[in-house]
Amino acid sequence: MPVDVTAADMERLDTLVTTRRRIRRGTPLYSRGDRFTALYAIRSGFFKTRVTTNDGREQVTGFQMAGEIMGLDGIVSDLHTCDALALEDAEVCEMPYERIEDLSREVPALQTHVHKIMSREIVREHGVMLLLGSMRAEERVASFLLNLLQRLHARGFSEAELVLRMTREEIGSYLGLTLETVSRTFSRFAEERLIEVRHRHVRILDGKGLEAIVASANGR
Amino acid sequence: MPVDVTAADMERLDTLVTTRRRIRRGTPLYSRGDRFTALYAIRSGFFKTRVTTNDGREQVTGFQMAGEIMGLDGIVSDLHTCDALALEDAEVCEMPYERIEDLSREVPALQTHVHKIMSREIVREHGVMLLLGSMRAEERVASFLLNLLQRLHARGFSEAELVLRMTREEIGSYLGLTLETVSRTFSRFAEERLIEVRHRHVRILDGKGLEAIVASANGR
DNA sequence: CCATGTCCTTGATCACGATCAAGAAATTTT
DNA sequence: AAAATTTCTTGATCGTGATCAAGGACATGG
Repeated sequence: MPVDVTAADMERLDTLVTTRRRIRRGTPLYSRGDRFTALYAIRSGFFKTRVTTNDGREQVTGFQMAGEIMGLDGIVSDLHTCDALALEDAEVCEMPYERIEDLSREVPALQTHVHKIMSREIVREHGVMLLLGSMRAEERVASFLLNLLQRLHARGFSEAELVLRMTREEIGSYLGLTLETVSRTFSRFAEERLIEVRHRHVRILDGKGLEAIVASANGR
Repeated sequence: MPVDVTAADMERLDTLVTTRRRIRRGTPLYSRGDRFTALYAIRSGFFKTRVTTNDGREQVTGFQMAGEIMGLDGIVSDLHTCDALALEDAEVCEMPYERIEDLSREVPALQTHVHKIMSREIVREHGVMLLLGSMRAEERVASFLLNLLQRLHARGFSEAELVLRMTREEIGSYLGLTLETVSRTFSRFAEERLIEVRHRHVRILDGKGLEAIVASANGR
């Protein structure tokens, strides 16, 4: 949260979170069509968000972990436009949107913070568009692993090891690939001694090598 | 702009726009790395935004027309992370970001408005991710045409005719396709009497037909 | 008006990743 | 602990869209 806030501000910010909610693995935090009332900060656990269409298409739009904010999609129309599903048992802080708006007016640091969170999400999605629009399968998978790694590292986890919380199919949906291609790409990386894969446990043997794959720029 | 504002508020909102800028075709409104200072409302003209990487990759992230807001990508880091280029001579209203923040605190309707604009952009990008991640070439092109058409129609233009302001290559970059595939898809649609294409002039003969292609859900 | 350069179209071929298929390994349920 | 289900891996084949290539249509400027 913001840094340049007074003690009085801090006291106010404490009133932002009204409820903590526990979300069981496999269940939704919110779903498309739900009335939008609050933003959610993840305390623990791991989520995916996805958009779905009436004709059955589905696209995973992101994976979220502790400290990240969910629900921004609902602001524009007062309805959620995507689903947020817990990939493991999770806990979130519910922050009523009305209260966020009210407090933002009184605490400029919060106002700026909220704007930055939304802007960050827009920039993140630009990155995903770049990935989906111009990278080949190997580059997408390497990019995905490095991104997860970097975010986990920022949270104090190992830089060289991670446990995937999602299936190959969910990774594939996110990356615009089939689950088979994701699996094969993992296997190829393992053959090349870039990583070790055992189911959902991934160990990074050659991070530089993965970065080199992303930067290869053999894109279309 | 918002509706539930008093006359006094309106007066304040008038001070939001400090400058009007004319942008020549082919020149940038802002570029990656530029210091972020303002948001821009398009008065007239047509823009593309794109992200670029050091290794030469490029991805068009959107096409913007009159009434739409540009620059949101810069809020998070005080630097712009993408380029905005005029595809035809254009005019924009410059709205200093500081002033937006100040006024938002005093005029709740503006605060809500700004949040909705950012949320709308996030939702729009979800749609693009769905397109890039799960649609085949025909579906992408049909979806692109229908989206442009709908936005132009909302601005009082014909529902059945449009002039493309961008090249096949720019369309391709946006849709994650090569320019050849875009061209061939246009030709195929023309053969099937869904559209007529003469260079950048497109006439819609069968809008329902295009919608049927998008809804076909033969996605991967 | 012609020359130059950009943009677009169309054809031929190729390759990447999808699809279909089957079996193995985990995980969950009973 | 065994059974059932889900998830993952690997192989074989296919198809869409990329790539390479060449010619034609416009637009722009001298």
